[in-house]
Amino acid sequence: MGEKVRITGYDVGGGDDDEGRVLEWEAGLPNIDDLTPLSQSMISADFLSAFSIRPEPYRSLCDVNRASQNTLSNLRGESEQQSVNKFNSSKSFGDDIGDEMVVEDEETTDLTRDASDLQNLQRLDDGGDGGVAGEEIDSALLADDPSARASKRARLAWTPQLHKRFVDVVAHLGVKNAVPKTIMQWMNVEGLTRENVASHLQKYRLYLKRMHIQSPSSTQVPQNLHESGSGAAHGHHHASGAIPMHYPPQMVPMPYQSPQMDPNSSGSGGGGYHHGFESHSYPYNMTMQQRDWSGYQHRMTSNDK
DNA sequence: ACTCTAATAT
DNA sequence: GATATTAGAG
Repeated sequence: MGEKVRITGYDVGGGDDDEGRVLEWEAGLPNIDDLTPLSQSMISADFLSAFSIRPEPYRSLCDVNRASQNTLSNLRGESEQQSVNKFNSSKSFGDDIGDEMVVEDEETTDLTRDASDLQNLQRLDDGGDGGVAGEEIDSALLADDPSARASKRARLAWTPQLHKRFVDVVAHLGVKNAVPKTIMQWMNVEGLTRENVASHLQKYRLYLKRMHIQSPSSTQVPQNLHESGSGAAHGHHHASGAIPMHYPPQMVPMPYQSPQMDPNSSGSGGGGYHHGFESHSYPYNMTMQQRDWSGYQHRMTSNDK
């Protein structure tokens, strides 16, 4: 914990030619003592109050270290994928999506956990900001003792943001490719498991089924097809039926060392997320507030009459 | 090894 | 009620 964060401790496949320049650049960096510790707020207290800004949650040095490691991991991952990512320039996907994972905290409810919303935010969209990722989910997993691993994950809460992302991905993939594993990969949400997605997908499909069975005429089918932001960009479906979304799946963003799935073991089949151009386009593109689509259950269980 | 569906458990 | 987990078949 006492060790300093080494930003320069890795190389991005750099050539030996750049060595000198890197050293030069490194030499020009401010001394470690000149820098404001990341664990310390950069905004003064009165400034915060003047603008009624909530102070950032306290972060221990441990948190900071972990965050920077995540950043490095992300950077590394990106560099490995640059060949695939050439069209990744804009983040049209994550524009307004605050990826949020809320976890039911059971007994271990402590931390700086007031009722505020923006606590465990996880943004893997742009690995650029190196933001402090939500470290709450894994607290159980990589808890101090690595041997206490493999315990049960915290229950996943499908926040509207998360659901939005799910829907977007499903819409993009199209019916044919929208299977749990693929969806999970494209969502690229730290800590999200295939089971999580599968379970959610199952429910989502039931919802869609209901929407289709009901005669498209009457009924209160939310026809609001205007989507805020990137969402339901449909207009004209290509032959693929999948809505365009340049957002390649990021293999192993490695949030925390996920016990399963390491890039090597993906073996023969490997990634396997080719881009099949087919499938139909479903009205996957609906803006759904939780109510809009959780309401289907009532209709469902209580016999549509 | 994954997916799907339904049923059941937490 | 929302998610997770399991079973059983494909």
